[in-house]
Amino acid sequence: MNEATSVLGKPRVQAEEVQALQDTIYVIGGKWRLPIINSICNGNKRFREIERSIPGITTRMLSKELREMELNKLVKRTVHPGPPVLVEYESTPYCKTFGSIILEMIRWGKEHRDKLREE
Amino acid sequence: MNEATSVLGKPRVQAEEVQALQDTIYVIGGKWRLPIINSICNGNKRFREIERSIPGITTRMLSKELREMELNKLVKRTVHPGPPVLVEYESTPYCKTFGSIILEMIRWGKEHRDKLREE
DNA sequence: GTAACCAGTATAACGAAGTATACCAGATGA
DNA sequence: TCATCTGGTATACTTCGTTATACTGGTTAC
Repeated sequence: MNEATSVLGKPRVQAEEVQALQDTIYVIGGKWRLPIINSICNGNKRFREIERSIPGITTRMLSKELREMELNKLVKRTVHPGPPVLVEYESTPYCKTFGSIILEMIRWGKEHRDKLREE
Repeated sequence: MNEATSVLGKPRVQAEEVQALQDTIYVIGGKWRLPIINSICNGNKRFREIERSIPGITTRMLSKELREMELNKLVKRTVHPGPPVLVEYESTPYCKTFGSIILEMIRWGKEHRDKLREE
């Protein structure tokens, strides 16, 4: 990296962008965050419903992730006192900001699978 | 999930989409994959150059990831016999298919940072 | 009455991901 | 000559994400 490119601004932009990328990865990192967000944004509200909608997830992981996501205002948890007691999870506006990332990833995953089938 | 919704096709689509999402997460999962892809797609070619462009990464992790990514045809590694010996990493067309995901994530990270600054 | 659903918690353990630190041989520059 | 660059490897260690399994107390359906 020499002065010329630095003056042109590229390295600064590059540094900013890699930081933005790493921030995002930090927030949605892990195996389960995005599938959970996706599930809730798709209208799944109940614990077992969300659990069933995500192949491979365990009760423990879902519980742990939902707890963190509630703390971070990614989901809203409401208890409807019964009986029977019902618990509802809802997506917040903040949660919905991940929409386009999720859509891109779904798109990539589908195309990837299509290509594997072609071969 | 009852028969009515099943007939309407939603659950099948949902199942397909969550699978696509999980596939994608599997491929680009981890802390370093996307930053490395991004760096190489930005034109960084040399090992140390890539290393310096990604804050926090260690030599070991970069080495390990690049090795895997070469096996998976995500990058092309070329050795120019010297002296001095030079090694170049290049992005493959496959690697570039992650472009839109990365762009969305950079966009999200920037907006996120803007909002934090506002508060 | 017993089986299955709800919304989880408890405990233990595994293993991959990641970190820290040092080191290598060869080339380059002051 | 000594430091610094190159492209990594080696070793040891830690963390924590994830899995597995079991269990709870209350509710509803057959």
